[in-house]
Amino acid sequence: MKYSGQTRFLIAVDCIVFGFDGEKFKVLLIQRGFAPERKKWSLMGGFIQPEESLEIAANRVLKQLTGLEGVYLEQLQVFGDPHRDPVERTLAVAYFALIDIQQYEKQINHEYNAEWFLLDEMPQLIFDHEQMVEAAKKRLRYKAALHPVLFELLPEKFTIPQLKNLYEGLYGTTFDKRNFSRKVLSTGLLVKQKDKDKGNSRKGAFYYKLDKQKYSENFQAFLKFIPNPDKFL
Amino acid sequence: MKYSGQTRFLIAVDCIVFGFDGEKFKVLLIQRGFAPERKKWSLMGGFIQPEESLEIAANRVLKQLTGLEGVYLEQLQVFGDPHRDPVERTLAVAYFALIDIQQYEKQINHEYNAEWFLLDEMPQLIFDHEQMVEAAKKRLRYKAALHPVLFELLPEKFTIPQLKNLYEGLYGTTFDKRNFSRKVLSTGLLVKQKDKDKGNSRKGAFYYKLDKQKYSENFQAFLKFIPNPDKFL
DNA sequence: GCAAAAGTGTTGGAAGTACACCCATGG
DNA sequence: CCATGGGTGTACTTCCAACACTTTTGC
Repeated sequence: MKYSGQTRFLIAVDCIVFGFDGEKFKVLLIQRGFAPERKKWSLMGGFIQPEESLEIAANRVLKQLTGLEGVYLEQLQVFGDPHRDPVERTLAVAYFALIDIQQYEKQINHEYNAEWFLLDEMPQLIFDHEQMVEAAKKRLRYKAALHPVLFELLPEKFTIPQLKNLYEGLYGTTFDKRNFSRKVLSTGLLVKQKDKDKGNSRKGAFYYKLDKQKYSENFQAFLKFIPNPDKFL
Repeated sequence: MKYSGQTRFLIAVDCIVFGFDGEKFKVLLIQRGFAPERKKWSLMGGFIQPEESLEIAANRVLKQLTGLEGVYLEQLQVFGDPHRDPVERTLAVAYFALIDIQQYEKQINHEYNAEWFLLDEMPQLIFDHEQMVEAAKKRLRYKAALHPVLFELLPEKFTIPQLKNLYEGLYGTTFDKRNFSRKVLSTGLLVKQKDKDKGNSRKGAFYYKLDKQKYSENFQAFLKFIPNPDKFL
């Protein structure tokens, strides 16, 4: 039995994949291999299959692009403008992902011509993909102001100055290192390690690891990492 | 030209319509007029049409149900489980709406057997509609803890005790009236009127109106209406 | 004159911000 | 020994939460 007299549509899943290189935010893009817009840059996407849920489709697409599984993935919104894809009406469910750019480098699937772009130096994208990136950026800024989600972008061991860089990159500003450090440590989410990262200074900065337990317990909590979050949204 | 070899799907828009009767939260439901699940209660929904964007579809559905236009409407999320509709795979884009229940009463479209239910006394709903209501409730709690969105549920003139009731209803708790009143007045969003509502007390409570200008300017701002929001999410 | 809800003020504690100095190290 | 980034402590202010009494008026 079917519903009669109704139109059916293609559904795509498109993923905005964010990374952080220690300095700046990046987005992973691919060069589209098929018409239309062949050779233009695009988000990673794919059509959903008959027996596939959205989450599964998004994870599949992400795995194809990055080789990674179990990364942070969140539904952003649906883009449904009737003419967003000139070929045929397609609704796109946008997801955004946060991945550790270093792990990615080991696992990359070379079948795709994927490339990292600095978030503020992106090429033109196909269709409404730039809008999607814009929306994802906004959502991430919002979310990160309240929840410790940015840890998803860091490697297992990281330093406080790195973490500070990350937040500063996202909000395009600088934070006071004393207050910043006090604030993140006061969450109790970080476990100090014995070794240091000597890459960026003579003295070296202590590594920290995330307390995974507390992280998942406190993920929903409002943490106010950012002073005056209003300014940035 | 079309994309070949891909499956197409039905897309529905489903609306969770919230109202507040002065005491409790309510949801607007309809009795489904066609099979399957005829006579069971359901959210208001409809299939999207070939040339219709999602926002337009959601507004159309909402207008059919309530007769109202220009009400607060926000995309919630997509529900895409392959078997959520037993008849045929259908993806549902859920929207939630906040309406002034009093205005609604004047404009109701009687073509539909729509009925208000107390949020915590809902009948069984079809498909995954209960999940949708659950998600909408959660989203609303989250949003209202930070942004002045609940005013959308009130009539043009309202009193502070009413507003307090509204927040208490949503979070299932009570707030200190002195702190509550100070907090909402300090936003500068309210304009005191000369007349009082004598319905609930001998003394009467002053009416307030929303300063629409400031409301739209400050909508994105973090207002922290709720003490310890963590507890409620 | 009393019951019932509305309205208002103060105070102590916590959290947040601004700000300046010492530390460790490699060259 | 000095330049560079890492790390820490304090005083001030602001915000928040807790709490109790007075006001109005219909009966």
